[in-house]
Amino acid sequence: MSVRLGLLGLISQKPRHGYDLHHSFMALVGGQQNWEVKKAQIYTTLARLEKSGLIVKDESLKEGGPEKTIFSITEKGENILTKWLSEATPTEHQRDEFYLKLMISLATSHVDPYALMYKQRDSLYKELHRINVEKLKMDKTKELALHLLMEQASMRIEADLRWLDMVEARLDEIRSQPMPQPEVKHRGRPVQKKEKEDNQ
Amino acid sequence: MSVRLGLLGLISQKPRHGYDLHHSFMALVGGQQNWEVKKAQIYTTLARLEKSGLIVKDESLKEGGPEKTIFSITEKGENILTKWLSEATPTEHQRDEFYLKLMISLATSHVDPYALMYKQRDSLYKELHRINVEKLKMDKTKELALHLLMEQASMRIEADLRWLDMVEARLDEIRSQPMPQPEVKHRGRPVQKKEKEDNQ
DNA sequence: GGTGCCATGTAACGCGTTACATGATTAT
DNA sequence: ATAATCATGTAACGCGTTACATGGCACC
Repeated sequence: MSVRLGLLGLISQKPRHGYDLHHSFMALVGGQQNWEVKKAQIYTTLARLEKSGLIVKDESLKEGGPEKTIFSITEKGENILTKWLSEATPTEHQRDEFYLKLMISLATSHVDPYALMYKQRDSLYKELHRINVEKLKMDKTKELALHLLMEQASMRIEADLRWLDMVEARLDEIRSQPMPQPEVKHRGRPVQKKEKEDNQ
Repeated sequence: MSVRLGLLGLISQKPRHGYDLHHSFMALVGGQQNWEVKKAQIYTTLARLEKSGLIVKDESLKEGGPEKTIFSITEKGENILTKWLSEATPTEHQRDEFYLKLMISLATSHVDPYALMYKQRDSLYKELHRINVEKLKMDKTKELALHLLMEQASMRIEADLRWLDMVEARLDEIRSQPMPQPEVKHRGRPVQKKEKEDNQ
């Protein structure tokens, strides 16, 4: 989800090495609880950024201490970064795995769709609670940004919960429906009726 | 986002071939407007499902017509599918690219964070409008499921819009703050002070 | 003869994950 | 000593995308 550009942004702030970037990124997005990024991803992403010419190894900044590989942003990198920053961020509010699961459960009767919904609601409430506890633990004066991130998560989860209520209210209606047929519409040929020589 | 399991579900309903799956999946998730799936993905995913032993080629179902490769679900596939269906779907409400962009814009001053927010709000409103127009075009009696999916999208976008208002209201406060420092905390060593031989 | 749908793929790449692997420095 | 932290990677794989490539059949 564009860790790539995030790292590029941090490097544009000042030249950095992988370990630093890992810490800084985690600080920015709230680490474990919110948005985890593995160290391996940092290094693979750095390699890819370098390959694309958006960053370069900066030997000049070497210090006596432990081995570091410090990267600086390039002209090209600055351009890409500025472009990213000045564009609206596309949302993916319509790709929902739960919806898919629900549809498949309705179509195949492997599991009870109601059970599915209850489980989902339960899980959303737990997540909401976890976030609220986390928010209370935070120092609001020092972590305003992270607080906002969690506020967003809460609001989204609440929206999903309201939606679930709506879905439940309409489930009976949906089930008595012919259903948005998971069925191919053979328009031209009526499902291969062996138009060549049939049986004579 | 687990097209993989979705396809497996459709195959479990009845043996199917790639082209069929493409149509059926699109019908389920609302194609272009909502959740696009490329044909190439169908075929690569089928290959991977087969490799994992969740589906098998079903030669017995061949018909005279055009070349088809029909797949059936295996025992193992049924197990995986049932497991997926009976688990709650994890959400990713905390991984937000816009938040990241905003943080980077605040940290680097490449672009004005307010401009960023206005652009984002604008884009969200446009998306909301697009969805509402789409909803009006739909036959609600026949596409109840898709209608629900779009309802969900609306609700999520509205949540994001409310959040944006909140962020804007707090932006000044955030800016006057020391900021959740995208800065490494060198705990042990105080940033490589060249403890060896300095300059004598 | 052309358009459009039916039907199937492959190669290469981007992003992310898991698991593996190594070694230096610092604080106790 | 030894645990924690600092520091860097690689190999392999999963999922998804882009671009490329092919060919049959039906309808007009």
